Amino acid sequence: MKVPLRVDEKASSQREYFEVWYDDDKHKTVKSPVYPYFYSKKPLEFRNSVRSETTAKALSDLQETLFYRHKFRTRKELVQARNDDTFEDNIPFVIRNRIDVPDFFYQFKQTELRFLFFDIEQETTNGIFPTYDDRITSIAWATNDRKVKSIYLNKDRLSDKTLIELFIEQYQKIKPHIIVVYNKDYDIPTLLRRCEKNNISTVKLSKTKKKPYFGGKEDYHIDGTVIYDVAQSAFKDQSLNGEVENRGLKEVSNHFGFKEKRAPLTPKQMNEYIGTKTLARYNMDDVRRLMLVFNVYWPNIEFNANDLGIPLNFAVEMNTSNLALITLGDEFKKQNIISDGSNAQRYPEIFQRKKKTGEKNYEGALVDIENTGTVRPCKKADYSSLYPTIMAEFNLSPDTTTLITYEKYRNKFEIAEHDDYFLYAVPDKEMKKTLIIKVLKKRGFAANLVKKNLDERSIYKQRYKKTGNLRDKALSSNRKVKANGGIYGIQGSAHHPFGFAPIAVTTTAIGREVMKILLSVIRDFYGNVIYDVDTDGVYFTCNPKEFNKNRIRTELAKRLEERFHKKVNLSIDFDEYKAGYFYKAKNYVLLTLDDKIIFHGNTMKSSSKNILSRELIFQLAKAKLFDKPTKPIVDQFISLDFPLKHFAMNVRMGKHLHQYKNDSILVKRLALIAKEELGLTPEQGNIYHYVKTNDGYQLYQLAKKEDIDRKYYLQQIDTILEVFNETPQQQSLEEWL
DNA sequence: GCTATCAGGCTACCT
DNA sequence: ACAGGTAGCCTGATAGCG
Repeated sequence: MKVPLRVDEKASSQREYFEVWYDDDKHKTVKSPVYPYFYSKKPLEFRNSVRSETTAKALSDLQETLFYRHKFRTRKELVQARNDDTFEDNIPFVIRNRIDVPDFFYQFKQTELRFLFFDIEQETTNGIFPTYDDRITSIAWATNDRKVKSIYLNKDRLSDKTLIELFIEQYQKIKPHIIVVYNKDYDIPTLLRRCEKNNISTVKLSKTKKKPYFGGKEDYHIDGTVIYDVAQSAFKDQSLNGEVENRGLKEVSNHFGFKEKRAPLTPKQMNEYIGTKTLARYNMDDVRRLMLVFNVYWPNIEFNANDLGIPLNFAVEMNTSNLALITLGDEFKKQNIISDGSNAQRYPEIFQRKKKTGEKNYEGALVDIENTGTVRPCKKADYSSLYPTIMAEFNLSPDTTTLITYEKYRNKFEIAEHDDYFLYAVPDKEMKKTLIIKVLKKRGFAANLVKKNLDERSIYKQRYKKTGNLRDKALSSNRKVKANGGIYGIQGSAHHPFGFAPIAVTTTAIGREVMKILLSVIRDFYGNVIYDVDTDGVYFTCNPKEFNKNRIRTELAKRLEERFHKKVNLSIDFDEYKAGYFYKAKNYVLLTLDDKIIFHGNTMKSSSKNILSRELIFQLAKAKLFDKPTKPIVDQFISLDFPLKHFAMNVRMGKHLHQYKNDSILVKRLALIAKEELGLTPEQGNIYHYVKTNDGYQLYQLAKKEDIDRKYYLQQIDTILEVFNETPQQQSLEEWL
């Protein structure tokens, strides 16, 4: 590595420091190269602050402007001082230092990286999912040599204390820099809480005297160690969309070619096999799967850390906002631009107007379903990197794009070309206005930056296809991420200092137009064959003999050029499926060429559904796609002859308890029952399993099979039958009952 | 007093 | 705190009906 393992912000009352972890477990506290600061246009006075003057272009109008720079001793003092007249006052301090002193973190190198890949298995005593009261039954791990080891609980041993102690002994020998897990929200807290329950000090896992702790911006902190959750990378990976049935370790590792020697265990088997080699082997296989998926994503993270000059812990936790601060921050510095307010402040007509509930700041993508039902074969055409490419191709950049005025809404995107600029009339149904946007022909810096990243990306992508070199793959992914989230992504953000709303509004509007053009080509070639349309892609069907990708591409390019008065470098890719079943917008099922069924949308795959519904959906979808009869399935399900577990639905507590607007919200009621009856503290992120009984809703743990509201569940089955266009059963059934 | 309908609040999902 | 767009479930208010 060219950068440190991790950097943590530390402050005294007098100034800011960084605790930097680098080389072999060395850590030292260094002064931050820059002090916390923000800007203002007015000559403000603050306590504990030093003021200086500088001229720069203001982001709002690109005019040379006098700015006052206010320097503080600590972040805390800055936070206390900032107000509506201050700018660039919410940039994370490590990122601020990285933008201002790009080489700073390169001074501290973590040359060696010791990894600990690990996975734990737990007993499940409530039949649903293990809790912190359940024993750990097996721990498997590996280090840099990738040899997998395990410790598992003896059959006749009731406590997991010795097991955990043995593992921690190994841990202390390994002294890992990076802990690699799949779902850190499970493995890390489970290990820590089981330590606590067994009176084992968790300090043993730390590189200092400080105990690992929960909370803060990275959820779980262990001093001197970086936790890398491979699942987070898998969830972010858009290239898995439509390729895997879910983002669990099994599916994802199989997708990347894990060679399965043993069938995975069911939760029931995991309980039955406690104290056997079978469970330990299963556990070890999961570590092998983990390492395989790790190999796919880790190179990108290491690459990004080195490329951006940020500590590894920041690269692991990187979000769109911070990435944009770095990529655009470097460019703003070159251009001598200072942000004089967030999008919300610079464009109050867009962000601060009175909005009804559900009304958005501006109009987004084109989404539609034109036909429903089973379709065979099924094709998809989609634009690659649609929004960033539009930004690059249409030269959308803060220094070229100006919102001239608002006009009355008319549902028509119009273009007028002038000598050195284009004028676009951009309709927006959320604002109920048409925005007149002027875009200079002189190349803009942000558009160029996107273009540079997209161009490089396609070179590396081609090269990777040819050579299979993983460095090319990492480079390709790095440039895509930079273009997508790092530059385009934040343009519509209300609070990001570098967002530029006219770019976002124009980009989505052009996106809708180019999508309409693609739809027109398909319709003109093949007729009324369009099913689902979403943002940059369209599902359709056509006679295999008439399907001609190049003909579509050629016609599309021609129509794009006519419409926009210039060559537009937007390209489309194609995907092919054996069949599809389309229900509503964003809700459909696909059958891949290798007979995998892929579910899309809330109706089809919501994790909150009960096993009963999920299983019925799966079987009906299978029957539809393989053209098999559905009657036997229906007959089986309407008996409702299933264990209680199959009726349990679940809901996640998305907010803190006090944030709920009224007491009748189901998840809040369940959380309070769980607190009262089971002593479970209501916490954001908790998942509650519940069933519908004749008296209302009840926690699964407290419900009995005979209390089940049969009518409710029969209705649930009917709803699913209607989704698949099957005749509802309930009426006849009720008569029969 | 019952049922149907709708808006509001929430979660989950898609691009 | 990257965004907007769609769908479904539940509750409570209200309208319509007998």
